[in-house]
Amino acid sequence: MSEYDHKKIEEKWQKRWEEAGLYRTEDAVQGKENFYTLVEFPYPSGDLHIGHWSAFAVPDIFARMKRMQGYNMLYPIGFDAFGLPAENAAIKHGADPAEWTLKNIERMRLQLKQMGNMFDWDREVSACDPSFYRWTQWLFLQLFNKGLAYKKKAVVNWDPVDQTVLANEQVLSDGTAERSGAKVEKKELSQWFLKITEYADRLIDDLDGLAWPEPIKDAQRNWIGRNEGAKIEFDISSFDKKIEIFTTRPDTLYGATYVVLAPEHPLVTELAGTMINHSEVRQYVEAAATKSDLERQEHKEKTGVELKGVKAVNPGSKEEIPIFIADYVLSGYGTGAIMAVPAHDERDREFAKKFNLPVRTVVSEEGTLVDSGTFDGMTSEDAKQKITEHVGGKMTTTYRQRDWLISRQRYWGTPIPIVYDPEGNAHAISDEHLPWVLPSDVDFTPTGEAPLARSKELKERVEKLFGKGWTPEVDTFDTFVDSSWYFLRYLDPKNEKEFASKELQKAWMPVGRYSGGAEHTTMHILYSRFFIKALYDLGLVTEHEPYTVRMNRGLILAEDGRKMSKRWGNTVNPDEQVNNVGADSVKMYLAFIGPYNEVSSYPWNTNGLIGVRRFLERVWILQDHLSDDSSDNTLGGLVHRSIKKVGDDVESMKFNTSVSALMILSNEFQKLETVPQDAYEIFLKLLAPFAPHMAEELWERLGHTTSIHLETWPVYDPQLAQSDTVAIVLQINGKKRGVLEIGHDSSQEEVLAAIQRDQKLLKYIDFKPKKVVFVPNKIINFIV
RNA sequence: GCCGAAGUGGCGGAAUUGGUAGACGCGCACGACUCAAAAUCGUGUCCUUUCGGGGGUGUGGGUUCGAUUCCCACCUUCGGCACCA
Repeated sequence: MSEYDHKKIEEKWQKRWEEAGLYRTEDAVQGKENFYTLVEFPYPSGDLHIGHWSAFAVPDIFARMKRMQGYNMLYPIGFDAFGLPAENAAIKHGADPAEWTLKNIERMRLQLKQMGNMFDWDREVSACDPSFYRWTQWLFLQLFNKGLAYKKKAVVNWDPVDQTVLANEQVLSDGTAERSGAKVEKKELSQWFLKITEYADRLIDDLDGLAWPEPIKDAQRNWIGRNEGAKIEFDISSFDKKIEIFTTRPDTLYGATYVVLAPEHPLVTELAGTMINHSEVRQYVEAAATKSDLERQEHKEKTGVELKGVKAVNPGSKEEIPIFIADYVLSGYGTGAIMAVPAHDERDREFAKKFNLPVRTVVSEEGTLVDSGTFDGMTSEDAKQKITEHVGGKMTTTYRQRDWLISRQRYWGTPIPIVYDPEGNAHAISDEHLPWVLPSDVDFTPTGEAPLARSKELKERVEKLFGKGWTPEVDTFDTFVDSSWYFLRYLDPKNEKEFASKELQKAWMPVGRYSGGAEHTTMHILYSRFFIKALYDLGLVTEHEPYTVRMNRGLILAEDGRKMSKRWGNTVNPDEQVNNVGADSVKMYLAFIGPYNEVSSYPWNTNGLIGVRRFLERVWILQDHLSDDSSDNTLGGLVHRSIKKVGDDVESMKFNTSVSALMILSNEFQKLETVPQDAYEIFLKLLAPFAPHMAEELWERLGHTTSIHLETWPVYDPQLAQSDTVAIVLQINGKKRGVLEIGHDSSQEEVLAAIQRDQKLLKYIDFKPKKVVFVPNKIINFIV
């Protein structure tokens, strides 16, 4: 017997598999159903870290088992190669982003191959490759042509560290940037948006039909933030304009004792001539404009200014009420104006108190209306609709979510395929000019101004193609645009005529299982759902939802329980671990560390890794203790129970308990004098997805000449999976008193008879029970 | 404040159409092998005990013959949203 030399074995099989094209995936295989398992493609920002192993090596277990179960499995990989992390790293190392990225991809590809996953490398895609980004550009233009992409001047989030705008989704609730950690500022800029808000309802409603974990769906619902309410118009006395407000409580209309506009509300300027404290108002508006959202929230005291000399009319009570501007009302939500009901809204109450405004209670404690004209006595719920109708308002829905800001003032991204005529009108760049290539004659140091503006080549290219005075769009796409469709390119990576043929989309989509990081729930996952819906409406894709099942995985922490970080010096280097114990051990340990499909965090434990390595060594040694005898009785139904347990748990991605089941079976093998070869072969097949190299090596040593990964997954016999005997618990008043081994499905009489025969158990029932609770195969409980 | 998830040994975790709590692994202890150590193998390992038992799954109640599992209230931690009208 030789030693378990993981290096030799893993190198050998990775080479052989590649030569044999073992993991090349055909688009169709006779008699097999296609199944698409997806993992998020990585940023090529440097070395592989242990998180990559958890993200890619562990779901490979699922893909491999499904393959053995007879599915034609697609498990592809690529690189999310555009974007800030790569660019920032390149700048830090004084390198060109393109060179830097390509070098990293090369390095990471080698590291990824050491995992021994069943990736089909022929399908590798890279977002920074012109053959990929021409389709990112093309798809964007389809949206542009349908009016789903637009450029607009708006107050946007500005990241002063990364020197670019950010989407709302990329700003954390504490007002810092998700990536750089910088305090986000506000800036008014002209930017490109995608109309994700137009899809808000469908993005929420279609969640109901998805078999995803509920918490992920809830997070998306929260983010979109649908809110039912009413829009109601308030007249302005002696001015021919109305103030439209949004409220979720139209039933409290009679309690509205003032109106508040956001400082940015257009009426503020229009009313300038009418109000008498014009300069005071302007001062407030200007002050508000410089404040970030975070700063607005920081001061606890409400501030505001009354527009003196103008009044609004409450359409319910017809009373004249004052108009204020205050920064506690946000311009981007609802209509940017509210009716203030201090009696029934905490914020309004606070404001009213400070400005000494009247408080009028209009809903009694029982929930019926008071002091509300003809509506008195009506329930609050009924009144919502009735009052809205009465004053000519309309019931409406608003959303927290804003349109998706996709342009960035950075270099390393897909160029936005737009040019401007001399009048400044945006035009799509026609297909013949795609890919619209990223220029290379650019100093890409971030300055806040888009680096492409400095490209002479780009400027000349545009003038040459479109005429004098024409200018290029100089912003690039955020990398989330690339990742909104990358999974479609895997299906047809070499197609030069289409981003992915309909035929292949039909063959593979939707993705059957998508596993990734929880941080993408309200970013990538939401964006890509929108993208696919929009493309579906354009007739370009075959599905209106991209993922049948999405699962978020947990986080691997450092051994000290903190996040792994170079700063703490607590990182675990996967290369080192693979060198020490092998890829199979690292993969299997990460599978064993905890339930994969739960968003939790698991501290790395090198001793735990060694434990898994020990397990594999014991499996290795078993090869010298085989016998030709088949169906050894001592194993009973354990082999069949193991097939069931491992299969069920891998299916639901509970890899930790499936590893445990393999360990139990192997432990039983070890207790035997010799292990029956047929049982051992079944065990190797169960092990194959978890430790593909070792299982393959042992399989070959048994004399097989074809790959174990082409074997079919063992099928268990439900009869044999049951053990011959069951343990029945003997309870007195619900307290455990003993255990009785007895045949399957024994009747109560048989169990009682068995107790009579057992001296130890008999002593517990030397009385006449009031009642006997008998649950077949489980318990017998005597009530005294 | 709203929405959601979770609290189980020294540690990661297992067990839920209610039926032996702590599988599997780590750690620890003891033993075998060894001059010795490491490795390996074996045994033990929730607490407590007068060895009959008694207690125990965040806390307090409840339902039940029986609750980690179901119900009520509370505490703690984590995640999403948040001056969103």
